[in-house]
Amino acid sequence: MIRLQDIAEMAGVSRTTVSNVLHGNTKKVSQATVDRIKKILEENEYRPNTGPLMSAGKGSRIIGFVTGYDYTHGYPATMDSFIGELLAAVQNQAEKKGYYVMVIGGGSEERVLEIASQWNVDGLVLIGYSEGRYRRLRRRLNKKAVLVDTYTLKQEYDYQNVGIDDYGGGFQMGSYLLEMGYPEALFIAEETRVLPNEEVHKLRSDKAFAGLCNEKRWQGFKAAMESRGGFCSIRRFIVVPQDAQARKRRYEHMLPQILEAGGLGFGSDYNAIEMINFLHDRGIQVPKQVSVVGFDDCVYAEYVRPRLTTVHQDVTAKGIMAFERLRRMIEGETLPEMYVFDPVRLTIRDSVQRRS
Amino acid sequence: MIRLQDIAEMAGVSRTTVSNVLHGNTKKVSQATVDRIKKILEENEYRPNTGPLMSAGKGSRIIGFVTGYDYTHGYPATMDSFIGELLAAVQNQAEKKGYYVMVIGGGSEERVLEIASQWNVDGLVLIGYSEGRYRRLRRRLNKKAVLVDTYTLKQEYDYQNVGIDDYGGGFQMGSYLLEMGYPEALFIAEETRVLPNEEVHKLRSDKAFAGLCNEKRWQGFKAAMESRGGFCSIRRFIVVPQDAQARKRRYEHMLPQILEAGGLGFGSDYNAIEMINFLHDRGIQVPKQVSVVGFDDCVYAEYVRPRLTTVHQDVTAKGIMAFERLRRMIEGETLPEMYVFDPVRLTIRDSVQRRS
DNA sequence: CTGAAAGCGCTTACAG
DNA sequence: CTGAAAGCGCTTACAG
Repeated sequence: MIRLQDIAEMAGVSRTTVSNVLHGNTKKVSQATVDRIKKILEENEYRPNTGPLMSAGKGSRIIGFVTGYDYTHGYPATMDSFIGELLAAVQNQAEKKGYYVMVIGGGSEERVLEIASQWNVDGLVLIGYSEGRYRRLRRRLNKKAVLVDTYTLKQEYDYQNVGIDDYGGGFQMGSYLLEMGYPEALFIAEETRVLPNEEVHKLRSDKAFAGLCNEKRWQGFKAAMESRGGFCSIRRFIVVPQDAQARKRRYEHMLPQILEAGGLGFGSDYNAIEMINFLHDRGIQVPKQVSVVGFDDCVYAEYVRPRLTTVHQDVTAKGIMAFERLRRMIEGETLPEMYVFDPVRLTIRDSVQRRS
Repeated sequence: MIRLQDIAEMAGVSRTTVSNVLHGNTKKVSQATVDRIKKILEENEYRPNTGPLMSAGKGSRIIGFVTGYDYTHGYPATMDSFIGELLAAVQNQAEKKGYYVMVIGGGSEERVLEIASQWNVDGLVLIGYSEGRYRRLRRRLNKKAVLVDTYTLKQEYDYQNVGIDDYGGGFQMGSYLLEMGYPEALFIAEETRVLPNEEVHKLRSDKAFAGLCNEKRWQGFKAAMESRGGFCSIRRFIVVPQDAQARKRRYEHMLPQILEAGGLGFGSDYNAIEMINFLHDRGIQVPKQVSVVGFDDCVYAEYVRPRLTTVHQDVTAKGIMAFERLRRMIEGETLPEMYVFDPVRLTIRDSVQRRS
């Protein structure tokens, strides 16, 4: 490891001077010295250690990338293509702006606290945290943070969040199904496990809770369905269990209902694709007998047959947005809005067919 | 930020003493003091800053996770479920052992050098680096490293690598296709872009190069095909272009050949699934008319219809192995073997049918 | 134009 | 049993 000291000795100057040219405080140094030192710096590929900088009271330039869930659909969260793409976007952008990304398994709050303070991270990107969880973390850790896909029960956000237009997405989905001849289409979403002390419990004690995002998607869906008059009952919002086996049994059970509705909107591509396969395995044809619309436009939406019609979200854009907001906060800006969202648009492929 | 100093003042002792109880050097401290200090430590959720540790000549406990390719199949590399799962495994294991993971976009060698020295990382996990590229990096950076899926042209490895049994996987694939009645099956793999100065160029100047891993998979495939006598010509090793459009044209062009062979082995699930869809879109039935075997067993292999028969590799196991080897090196062990591999097994699903 | 010195928050060998 | 002091590799306000 080559030190500032070493460079100074080679150049026959003090550490101060080397440090000065390193940081471009070059007005107080003669051009000759600057050139000489720069050359030596280059030749030795000198790179300042970051440890001392942190000691010397500079920021760490580390961004913690925290995944709120360890597992999604039974796989490690980082394996999910959504998280992967988000991480890629954040990491890329961070690299451009001279920040570093440390991955933090967000399963345990303790761990987040530990890493965040030990490394004195400049800020946190928190993925898929619930509002309650964030507030709890917040109480114990005073760091800049931007959340991705956190939803609030209140009218207004009082923390930074990057999300998508869930309502709009649901609306587009609903409109399209309606237009294609499915005024009785169902909206299906997977149940979300909620921490015992989440406020969310109040919301729907009557029925399994599918998460705030799906709640909004459903609202949009419902509004679209009612846009030509008529009423879209809450009974058309189907919440299916988290366990894959149980979910399958549920699908089995509601098969007649599915066939009658003829059109299905989903809270995620994952479940939509699963349904396509479920139907396929029973000899039911999509989209001939049942039309299906997904949500997210994951990598595999184009890969399934029939190719999935789905509400597209731009994950990379979200990642960049999240990082940029965080960076600006770190660098001292005060951001006016608390909530920004990435627009959303229906991508039409082959999984919906006009009802004859 | 609460400092060691602060704790010391609260306890009315010196920093030394606090540091000592922090590190369990407790034999020289009275039990009473220990208890008192511990209590204060707890109450204030004190966590030592890591910056000074690095200064004080301790390791950083940072592991750099470097992806050799920025994009795979046209998507950001971290989005690839393989990379994602690997990262999850490494990160998880690192967390258990008290290490931290920093993500480094491996596109530029410069960047790797920069981060590795600035942060004084303890070691590097390098994913999908070519041998030449690794050696070049190695020349400029003296860090412990474990590679994942790097292949060598030499007989022996002289660097740490964690891989899979490509030959064995190819062999299992070939045996199965042979057994199911496809003695003329083809092996199809995607071309690999090779850096201009890779030695690999010597290997196959005659024909596009599909990567060393596929070379080994093909060798296994070929050996299996020849296991009952007969000869498996190199012409059955089909290297298809990297560009998706060009690849499609190629498939189009070789359709008669495909139908005649009736059985296809692939270098990756990605291409296998692509082929299934390609055939599906032309009304050709898999596995009735063409049988397909993939390689890797990615998340979506179970998701396609027909479900993909493929050679399974345990990515999580690989990640853990890679991290553990690195950790042992960091902690001073000398590892006897240079190469370890994760075994591999054929997972039979629905994409192959016995030839009638 | 250049450098000596103090400071960042930690550890550790050593003295009492 | 406890603490004063030197050291890690950097930055920066200040003196010359």
